[in-house]
Amino acid sequence: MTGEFEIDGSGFLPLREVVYDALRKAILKEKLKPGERLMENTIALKLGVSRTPVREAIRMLADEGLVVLIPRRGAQVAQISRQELLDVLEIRESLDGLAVVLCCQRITPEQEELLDEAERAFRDSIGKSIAEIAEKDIVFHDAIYTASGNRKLVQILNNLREQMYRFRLEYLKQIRDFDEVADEHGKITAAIHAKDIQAAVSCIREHIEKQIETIGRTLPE
Amino acid sequence: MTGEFEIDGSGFLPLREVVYDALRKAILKEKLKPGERLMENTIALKLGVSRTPVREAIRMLADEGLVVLIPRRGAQVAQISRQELLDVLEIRESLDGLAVVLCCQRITPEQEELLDEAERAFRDSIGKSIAEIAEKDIVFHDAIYTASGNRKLVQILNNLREQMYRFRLEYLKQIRDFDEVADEHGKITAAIHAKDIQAAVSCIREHIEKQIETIGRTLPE
DNA sequence: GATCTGTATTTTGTATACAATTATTATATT
DNA sequence: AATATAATAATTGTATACAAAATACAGATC
Repeated sequence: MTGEFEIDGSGFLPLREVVYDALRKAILKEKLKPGERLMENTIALKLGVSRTPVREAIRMLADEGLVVLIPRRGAQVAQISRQELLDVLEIRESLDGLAVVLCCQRITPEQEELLDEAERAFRDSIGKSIAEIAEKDIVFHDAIYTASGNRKLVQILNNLREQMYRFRLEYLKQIRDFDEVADEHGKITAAIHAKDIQAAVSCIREHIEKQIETIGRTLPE
Repeated sequence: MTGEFEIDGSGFLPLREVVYDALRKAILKEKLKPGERLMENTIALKLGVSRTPVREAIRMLADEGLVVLIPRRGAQVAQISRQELLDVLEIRESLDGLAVVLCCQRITPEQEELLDEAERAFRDSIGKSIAEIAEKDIVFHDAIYTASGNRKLVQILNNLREQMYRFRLEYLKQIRDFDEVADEHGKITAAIHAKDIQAAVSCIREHIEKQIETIGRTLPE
């Protein structure tokens, strides 16, 4: 092993990743609006790449649920309905429940520390930007997911979160009292430390149900 | 609207679908063994198509979890470990539970009939080929999933089933008494008809837990 | 005037060609 | 003989070209 220059490092992402990021951001920021068609050629020209990586990026987005593919007709930005969002939350309530159960049974001391850290970080983020609060919230929940010791579960829950992403900022803006959310996080954390499965499950379910309520108010069909 | 002839119907599948089916079957039948590399060129030549549809098919299989993608090094048949399988079953136990809860709350009379039909069909399949039993089992569980009224849930559960597919036949061969399985299906069905959520959930969880046990015995790490 | 049909255009599906990276082999050096 | 290095081959990533299908539009027919 000679010099090991990090030639690549942060630098060379595959083009498909670059295109993916660009499209994803555009969709999340609603620069590409739901229902809008994504034409390979147009996007390729706009980004200065060929159609191939664009195609692959679009398919990645389709897996994530951000775009829908119509055979022989291309792709368009997914029109996520209120119903779909509620469906996702219904599943999250169940799987977040599973996650805390497993978490109580399997969490390691190091993971308990990470969880505490994440909980504090969320509390500290209150008052800062919505984006920052959102990020810390993700970290907190991710700490629980990871501590469940079930990799597939982590993957599914992350995917479900991604599908809600577009509405997340909107949703967070609706929340009046973030301290209340932080308290919920605190209760969940405490229950996990105490290995109190019952308490942990009911706390997390309540946590999600509040989200369902808020969504219900925010997005009237 | 004139005649509505189903001209297409069975006919023209996109090549990527053809390749996908071919590879999928090969993996499930273990003609392509876990760990084996999938080289685009080789497959393309073998199937008489170009690399483009092969690439897309491989990526579809990656979504399904049947192959893993290694950047700049191609794909290989996924090596599903005992742990992964148990992880999947852990999630299924939770989500099948959610499915029957929702099913009790939302099932329509027509769906109740379909459920009964599926339950009978499974019972009738006992003694026939393992493949047939497997198929009827899928139909039964699918009837429950569909009746949950949560599309995303149906999609996730189908995906989880697909990930177990390779082990399914092996697993079914282990089962001594299919009548017992049929009885479990019967209890679940009855609980759903009675809208007895508690009974339905405990029946389905027990049903899955038996699978976990069997897998535990079948695949010793 | 409405509808059908044929043509032109756009767009996706597929094939192929080229570039960049990784794996392999052979050679040289110690 | 073992290791390092250089040359070569194999393989993925990307671009481009061509084919087939879908769409849009214009003109013809009733």
